[in-house]
Amino acid sequence: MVTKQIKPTESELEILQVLWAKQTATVRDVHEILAAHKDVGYTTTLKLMQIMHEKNMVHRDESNKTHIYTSKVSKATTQNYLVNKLVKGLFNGSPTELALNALGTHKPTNAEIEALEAYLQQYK
Amino acid sequence: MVTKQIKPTESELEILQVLWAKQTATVRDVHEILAAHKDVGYTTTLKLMQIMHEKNMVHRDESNKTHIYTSKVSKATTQNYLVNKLVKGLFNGSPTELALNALGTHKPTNAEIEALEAYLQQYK
DNA sequence: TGTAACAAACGAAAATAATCGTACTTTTAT
DNA sequence: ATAAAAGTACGATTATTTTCGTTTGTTACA
Repeated sequence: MVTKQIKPTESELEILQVLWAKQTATVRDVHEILAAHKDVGYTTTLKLMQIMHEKNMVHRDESNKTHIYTSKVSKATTQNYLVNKLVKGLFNGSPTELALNALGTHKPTNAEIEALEAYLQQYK
Repeated sequence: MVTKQIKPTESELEILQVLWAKQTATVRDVHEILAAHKDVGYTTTLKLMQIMHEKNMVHRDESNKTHIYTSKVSKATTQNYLVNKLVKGLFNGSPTELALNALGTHKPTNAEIEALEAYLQQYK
């Protein structure tokens, strides 16, 4: 099997964000961060994380009463997956089209300019 | 009200694709294109398009028996919306990060290179 | 003119996602 | 030692999305 692709739901993605940022987190950790932004109950977050565990999206250390979660899907993989989906679906399959759209009128920092130039350099 | 943002679902997006491409289409038109890729019944597509009409996402010309649909949300708007969501959600709010990721190892065409250079030129 | 093909409307079911209350267990602090 | 606090498990409910069968009307044509 070709490594089943994960398709996180909206809520799962929010939780993954936290796990990626903190590396490791308890349900309470995650919940407190989410609750700062939106109105949601603790058991909702708990349940979602339990489901994610069932789905094998996260690892759970159960050696202590308070379980400790870690993401099993990397941020990079998820980014690539979602970027690809968007490219295929809405940008005629052209990554550059998406890139240009994303850049839009946004003013890049110097570091960003350099990164883009480095990219272009490869193809000159 | 600040122009309620449309949040097309996965299926709605597929339909919008077709409408954007063909400009104008009947349910059958849309359905035939979708059915080429996935297994779905005609009435499913019909219902979805009816719902989209209720939601005011599409315009429907009912002057003939066979209705003719047109998208009311522009592709550009939807692209921007989804790109933004992705940027905020997964790329630290940095459009450039998303752009670089999208570009990845993809080999750009000359036109694409020029477009990127034109973009950079603005900030030199 | 009758019947097959085609279209829309509609309702309801199935599938998926999100929410939370309640029960039970373990830990902590009085 | 007991009570409050903090955790997990679990079931049920609600909301949303997707699916499609059935009915009804209209058109094409044999």
